[in-house]
Amino acid sequence: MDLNSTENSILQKETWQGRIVYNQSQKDILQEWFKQNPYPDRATRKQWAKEIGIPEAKIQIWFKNHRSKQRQLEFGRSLGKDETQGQHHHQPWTQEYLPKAARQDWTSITRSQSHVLLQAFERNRFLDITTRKKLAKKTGIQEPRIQMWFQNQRSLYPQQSRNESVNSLADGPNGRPGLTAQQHQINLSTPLGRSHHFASSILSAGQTFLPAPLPSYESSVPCVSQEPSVMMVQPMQAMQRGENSVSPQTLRNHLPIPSTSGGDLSDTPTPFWLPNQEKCQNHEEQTGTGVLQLKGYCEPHPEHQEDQLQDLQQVDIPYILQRWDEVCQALTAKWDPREGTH
DNA sequence: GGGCTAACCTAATCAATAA
DNA sequence: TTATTGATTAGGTTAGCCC
Repeated sequence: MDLNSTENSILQKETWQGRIVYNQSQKDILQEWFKQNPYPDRATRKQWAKEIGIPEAKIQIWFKNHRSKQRQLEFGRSLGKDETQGQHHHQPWTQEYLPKAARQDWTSITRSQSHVLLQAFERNRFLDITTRKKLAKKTGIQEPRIQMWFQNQRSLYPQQSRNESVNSLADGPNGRPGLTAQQHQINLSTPLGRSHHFASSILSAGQTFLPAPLPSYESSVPCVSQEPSVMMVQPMQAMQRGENSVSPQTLRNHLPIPSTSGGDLSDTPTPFWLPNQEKCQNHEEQTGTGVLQLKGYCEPHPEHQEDQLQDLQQVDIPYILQRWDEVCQALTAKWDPREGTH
């Protein structure tokens, strides 16, 4: 475990969801089911969830915990047995990964959903229950999937060295750090777990990033802001604040653009998120939700600060993305790849 | 206070999908 | 074919509930 126990303790307090106490009949049923099949597939879990009124994800957790418990019991029993037999009692609870059919349906997270999640992740690598619920509602993704996404993201981007900030791209001059991708790469001092492909796959030779400011508490996206529960700073993040480095996932938000060799985009209203070409072409994505009027979207103004502190619930990311598409198209139309200028 | 256990974490890995 | 990323697991920890 990466965190020391104190940090972890505080962390879990902040992310702890209210504990459910299952009643005896529910426990009895679960135990009975466990006897029949300690590794229920998704369809089975779903069906059982319906039958006893416990969310499928909770059933999954219960089974996981119960397998652990059974292993411990078996281990205790095996220790108590005659050791001269020299046989290790095989755990009936171990299983290789589930076959394809048993796995959860593949959840395709769209670009706009991913953006919402990434924003939340940039602010806080650990979900509290309130934020999780809000994100679920906002994105239409189930809570357990969101939790999974955050777990995978943390795994994908292991905690930067404790001197590094997850939210630091906007820390540069004028909130626009000028590091190139190569410089970013050098700054990535922590071995990248799942992201070991990152540097070679994302960066291609001869390309230079033109980083755009990311959403942060201070800048860029007036309406995308932080609600109090999300503002809670995790211990690790508190340590990280104020450092000038960049997280890998931050880089994911940036489009590699051929170097403009002196071309200055500084007077262009730089978007908070540079989409790729596909994004520019794909306008229909995820616009099913009602559109929110973005008051003062381009005009940060004192009297709008209240609006700027709207919580995630009220932010219409698809709308923002749609607006961005327009900006992107305009930029694309103006940009001449041969000259690298507008 | 201690045991039990739901809920959370990381790490390793598999597998679906996109490029 | 390879890279990316969502899903599942084990192993471990934390903290709420109950006796």
